[in-house]
Amino acid sequence: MSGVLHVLLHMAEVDGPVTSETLARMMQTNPVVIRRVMAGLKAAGTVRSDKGHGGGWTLARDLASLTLLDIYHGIGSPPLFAIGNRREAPECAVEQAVNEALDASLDEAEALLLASFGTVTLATLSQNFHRRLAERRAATSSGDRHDH
Amino acid sequence: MSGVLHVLLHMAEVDGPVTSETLARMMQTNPVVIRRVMAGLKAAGTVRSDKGHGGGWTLARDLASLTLLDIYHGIGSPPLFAIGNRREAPECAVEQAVNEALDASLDEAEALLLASFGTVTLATLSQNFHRRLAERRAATSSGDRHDH
DNA sequence: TCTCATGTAACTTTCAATGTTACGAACTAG
DNA sequence: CTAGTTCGTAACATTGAAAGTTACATGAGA
Ligand code: FES
Ligand code: FES
Repeated sequence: MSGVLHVLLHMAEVDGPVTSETLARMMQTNPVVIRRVMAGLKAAGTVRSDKGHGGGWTLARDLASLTLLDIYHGIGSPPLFAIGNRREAPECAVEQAVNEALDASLDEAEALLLASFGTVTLATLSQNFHRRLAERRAATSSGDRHDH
Repeated sequence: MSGVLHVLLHMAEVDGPVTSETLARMMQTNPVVIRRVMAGLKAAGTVRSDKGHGGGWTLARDLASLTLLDIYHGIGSPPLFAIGNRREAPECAVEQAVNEALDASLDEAEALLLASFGTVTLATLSQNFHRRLAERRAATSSGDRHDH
């Protein structure tokens, strides 16, 4: 999640397509890992990929129309919580009671979290990024690009 | 978390102390694993342990006075979310913007979740367990003990 | 004193996430 | 058409954290 958002913000800073190779260097990882995680976003229509010369990854939608919730679903809606239930279909009454109680709390928290995700757009993230950049530039009076 | 609650409910069903060995068999795991996880609860005053003959683990507090929040803190307040931030102290402005946005949502959800945990007592869990047991007994008309 | 049980360190096993290699398919420049 | 580039994906390798295991010391009863 965190990594994907980072990648998307990078893509937003460049006008042309960006290759998996370039993105991988930025994220200090492997091009295949980039492709793997982008696959879901491509299927969701969030990004576009082109092969051959001048190819690479492009944002297919406007930053303002993309929420964290879109991204979360785009990467396959992975489990949100680290403390899940031990067994999926327990016959045991103890397990059932424990699961029922935990699920009640977890489901409530999950609903709030996803709703919260739905209110945050990538445009907001990008604005925050540029604000930080401006503040940093003002503070250090150095060049006009960030270091990496 | 789920496993610890299961253990505690088992202890609530027995009057005397229960050994790590017995609990481990119930949970299909190793006695040392039981002791490891109980260590925090003991330090928190939730359970008591006695060595030697007739020793083992005992609940030190009333079920009604124990909430899921107590248990959560007792086991060391582990990370709740599976989708955390990649780096703790990022110098990079992109990471900072991403972390800020995610943390805002996650902190909100975490607060709700912990508050929710605070409202659920182990007594409630135990009651739910016995209710399920009664329902099951009524449905099957079999003996008066659950199977495992 | 002998047995039982916890406390804990050290080691091993397991398993999922991540990283890597390899190669095929699609695309473009020339 | 050919060569170079890039994605798509399967297969394999590496890594790291969680769980399991072994071993032994400590404390408490019988
Ligand atoms: S396994 Fe513990 S009561 Fe069912
Ligand atoms: S590492 Fe991507 S902008 Fe800093």
